[in-house]
Order: sequence, then structure tokens, then C-alpha cells
Amino acid sequence: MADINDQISSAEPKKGGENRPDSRSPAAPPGVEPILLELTELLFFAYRDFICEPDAILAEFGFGRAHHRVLHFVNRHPGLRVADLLDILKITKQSLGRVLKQLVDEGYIVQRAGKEDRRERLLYPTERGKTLAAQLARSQLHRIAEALEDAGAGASQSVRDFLYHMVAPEDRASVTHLLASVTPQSGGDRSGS
Amino acid sequence: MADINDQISSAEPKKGGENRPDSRSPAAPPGVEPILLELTELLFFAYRDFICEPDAILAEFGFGRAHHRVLHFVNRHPGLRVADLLDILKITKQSLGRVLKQLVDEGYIVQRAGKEDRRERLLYPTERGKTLAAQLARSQLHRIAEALEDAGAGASQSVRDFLYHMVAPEDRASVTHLLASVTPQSGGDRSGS
DNA sequence: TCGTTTATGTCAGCCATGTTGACTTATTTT
DNA sequence: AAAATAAGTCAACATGGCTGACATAAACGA
Repeated sequence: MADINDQISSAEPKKGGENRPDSRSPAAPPGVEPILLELTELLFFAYRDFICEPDAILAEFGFGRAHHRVLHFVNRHPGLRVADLLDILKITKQSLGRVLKQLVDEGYIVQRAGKEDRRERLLYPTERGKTLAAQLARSQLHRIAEALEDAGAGASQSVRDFLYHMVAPEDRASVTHLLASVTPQSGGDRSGS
Repeated sequence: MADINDQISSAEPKKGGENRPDSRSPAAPPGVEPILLELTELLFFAYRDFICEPDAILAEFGFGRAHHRVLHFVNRHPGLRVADLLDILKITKQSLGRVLKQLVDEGYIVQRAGKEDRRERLLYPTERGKTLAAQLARSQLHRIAEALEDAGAGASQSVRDFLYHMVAPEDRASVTHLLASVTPQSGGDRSGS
């Protein structure tokens, strides 16, 4: 990457009354903890790089990030209803419908009517869907595992607590519920949050 | 939010040879640590909710997330070059150009030729830009501060280390450099980049 | 039983923001 | 003087959000 602030210009403002740069006064409300500003940017960079590797794989399949999110949650929480997915993704039915239809048409996800309420469409990954989901998850899980190692022993609990409390308070209960409703991955335990 | 897995259907597959659901076998490669899968989802939820409040403010100004990102980095790192911004955002010059032009035209950002290399356009927030940036940052900083409190004392260092190591290794140096090149927020010191 | 609500699907169109490719201008470097 | 670099711009296109309107099937309530 290129250097930043190679030259902080101290040149003349030369722009009428309005648009002066104000390059040397505080850029945010005074008194903000530096750590908060750092974490804001780190969260951006972390997320940016977290999704870039799956993107490359998805492109080969003609899919995008939206497909990844849908496939991920269906794979990890089989039996999810369409309404659940809408709550999770916080997008409209129409937006979801577009990508879900493609995943169903191409055999990555199947839908079955709910046993008790036959209006519901419960979503399940097919073998093909599980394979792609696993492929997409590989680099992401690896990156998280390494980052946890690099961050040291106690980090995982702190990170989990932090991220959990970054979730909007009104959604925490459902996130907790969702995380607790996971198909066992390898016989591991599944204690509530 | 709605319940999840209200009924895991055990109904008959009823779909020819291909698309069987496979609802009860592990959804990811066996042996993956549950914490890694949890953090994957928490990162999604945390980021989802981290950007939703600014989105509402931006909408009032006729701006979107792309404008937020540009304004944020220009505000916090005044004197940034266009090339730096491209490295940070990892988007194309044309994509950046579109939103940057709007921010300049509407008086949120000004550009000045570099003092040493006059081809460079150094970017600075105007007073108006700083005001909007601060307004956008408010809820985000507050959310992070609360999450850190909720996560307990030592969390901030762990979270910072974790997020830093989530950044692609080849970009870590520039992220470090960027974080160190910050305009003091409240009269703090400003060690050279 | 019948009317209403609910869960889902779908059509049509719009907007924001990402992409590629080609090209221009100003400036610095060689 | 020529080449490389920083930036800006035009055109066209793709993805994935959005709204509004409407259809269907199933469940529910009076």
C-alpha cells in the first residue's frame, strides 16, 4: 500500500468563504477514546478481508455474497424457515427470493413444507449445498482460528462477548437462540450462551 | 424475531434421486471448533447492526454506505490521497469517483494538490464534512464502548488483537501505518507516521 | 363454514454501488 | 522529449438492496 500523509499540505486555502479544509483541528468530538476509533476501522478491515476469499469462489459458481449468506445459514441451521432467514438477514422477501430461487433451482437448497404448519417452507441444504458451504467456510474458519491464536489464549471469550454485545439489544435473544440451535458439527456439545 | 427449528420435519423426502435434504448429518467438515462457527455468525450480526444506524442518517442526506466509508477515512485521516483511499476501500477508481464527486460537490470534502507532487489530490473534510462524520460516528462509537464494557475489562486488547489478525497479512502493515497516522482527536499527541 | 390472517412466491421497476474497458489531462520521472 | 504516474471521466453492465402490487395455500377465529 501507499504511504499516508506523505505531505500534509500547509498551502493556502484559496477557496472562497465556504469550503476550507480545516486540516488541523480534531476530526471527531473531542474526548473520544482512541481505542474506539481504532476498533471502528479494524472492524471494517477485518470484515473486508473476511469476505474476500469466499467472493472469489462464489464468482466461479456465478454466485455472489447474498448466495453465500443464504447458503451459510441454511447449511448451519437446517430446517430454517423463510421468515427466519428474513429476520436474520434483515432484507426483504423479494431480495431473498431472488437468490434463494437460484440456490433451489441449481440444487443447493431444497424446501419442504412444515409438518405442523404446511404453509412454512423449511430449508435444507442438499449434498451439493453442503459441499459448497464447506468450501466457502474453509478459508473463513481458518482465518478466524489463526486470528484467535495470534490474539492469545483468553481472546476467544472476550471476542465472543464483544461481538455478541455489538448486536442490537433487541436481536440478542434471537441470536442466542440461533447459536444454540445448531446442528452438531462433530458431536461437540452445545451449551446455551 | 421468530423461532427457529419450530419443527424439524422428518417427513418423507419425496423428491426423486437428486435433491434429498440430508437434514441430520453434520453441516460442515467434522471437527470444526464450535467457537469458530459461532464467531463467524457473530461477526455477521455485529457488522450488520454496526452499520444500520448510520444508514438511517445517511438516507436523510441522500447518501449511502459508500459515502460513509469515504467520509470516515477522509475525516479521520485528513490529507489522504485518492490512491490511499482506493487501497483502503479496495474498490475501483470509478466506483470511488462516483461517491467522492458527490461529497466534493456538496461541500463535505475538499481536494488540494499535493505540495511536493502536484498530481496528487489530497483530501480533507470541510466543517460540514466533519460535522456529518461526527454525527455518523456517534452511535457507532457508543455501541463499541458499551460492547467493550459488557465484555469486561481486558476485552479491548483481545478484540483489537483479534481484529488486527483478521486482516489479510499482506495488508497489516498498511493498516498499522494508517492507525498510527491519525489526527489527534482531543489534543493528544501525533507521532509521525 | 366463511372470512381473515399468515407464510410464501412473484412481477415490475427503481436505486446504490460494485465491475471492465477505453480514454484524457496534468505532472513527474527518466 | 518520451514514458510513467495520479487522477478524472464516459459508457455499459451486474449484483443486490428497495417499494408496491398482487396471487396462492394453509391456518385460524368467529
